[in-house]
Amino acid sequence: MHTICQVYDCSVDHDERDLGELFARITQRLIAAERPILARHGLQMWPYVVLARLAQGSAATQLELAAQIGYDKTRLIAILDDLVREGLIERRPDPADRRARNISLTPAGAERVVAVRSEIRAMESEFLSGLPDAQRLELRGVLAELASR
Amino acid sequence: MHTICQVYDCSVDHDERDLGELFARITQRLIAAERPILARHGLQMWPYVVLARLAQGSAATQLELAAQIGYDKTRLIAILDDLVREGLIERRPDPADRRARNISLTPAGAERVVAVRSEIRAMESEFLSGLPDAQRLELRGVLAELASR
DNA sequence: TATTGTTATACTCTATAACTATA
DNA sequence: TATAGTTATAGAGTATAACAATA
Repeated sequence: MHTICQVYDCSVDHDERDLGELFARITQRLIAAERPILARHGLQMWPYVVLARLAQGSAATQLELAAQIGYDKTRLIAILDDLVREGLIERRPDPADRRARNISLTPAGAERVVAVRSEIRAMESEFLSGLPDAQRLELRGVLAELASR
Repeated sequence: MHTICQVYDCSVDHDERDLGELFARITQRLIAAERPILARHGLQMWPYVVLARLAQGSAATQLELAAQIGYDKTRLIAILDDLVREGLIERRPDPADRRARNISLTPAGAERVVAVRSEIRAMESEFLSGLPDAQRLELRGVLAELASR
């Protein structure tokens, strides 16, 4: 059995794992940890993403909402249908443009987000428990920077 | 238009984005950046993950390899078939257990990994270009910690 | 003519079960 | 009886194109 560096000259550190691999693995772990929390509140991942996004402010149109959360506009429709049926969001025709529909949280939807978020925050705190406080704060900053560009 | 914190008491900072969302977005961006690099070398994501893993040492069995990269053993088969056909890996019956097969990189496979990796490292360096060196190194450490637990 | 929301359809990815050959 | 590898199949998830209403 040979590692690649026993066979080839390794001027670059090939053993180091790809950044993408590290991020993918952590993402996978976080999603796995969120799933049971969401399930307890009767939500799946994408419906929650929609609610969480709307909690930052209503969406002018469905197209805009789809772009904001990085999801396909055609698949979004069924998710919005469900959320309307459960009374968590409202879908109203835009008075200015009758093709478009304004999406917003209902009070029940806002309550749901608050409840879920506080549990997710607790999970995240546990997730980062190995890191000292200063490093956690710095990590948040770095992540926000890398995610926004 | 109301944000959730204008309507409800916000003892927790609800505007802060979920850790999962941040990691997911960054992962998405990194994968998007890797895809054209892999394509230039005639590879897709999972075949590359297989090669990259094998570069750290041959796999005793296909089952073990599947577990290491977090992929389904039945879907792995077609990927290994392709990689064998392209001469990038070898699949030999284990002399000790004739049910099992040992998977290892060929010299051509090892070369491919080295070539792809150096381009991925360059992309990553560009990706992190906003961060000072000390913070980059710290980030690597934190990510390795969070990914391994 | 272009755009929003919608539906239908085809395609890919994923999960499960079952089969073979060995142990 | 259990395990490694394989195959087949059913289901979920995803992408694409086309349509009605409105701009």
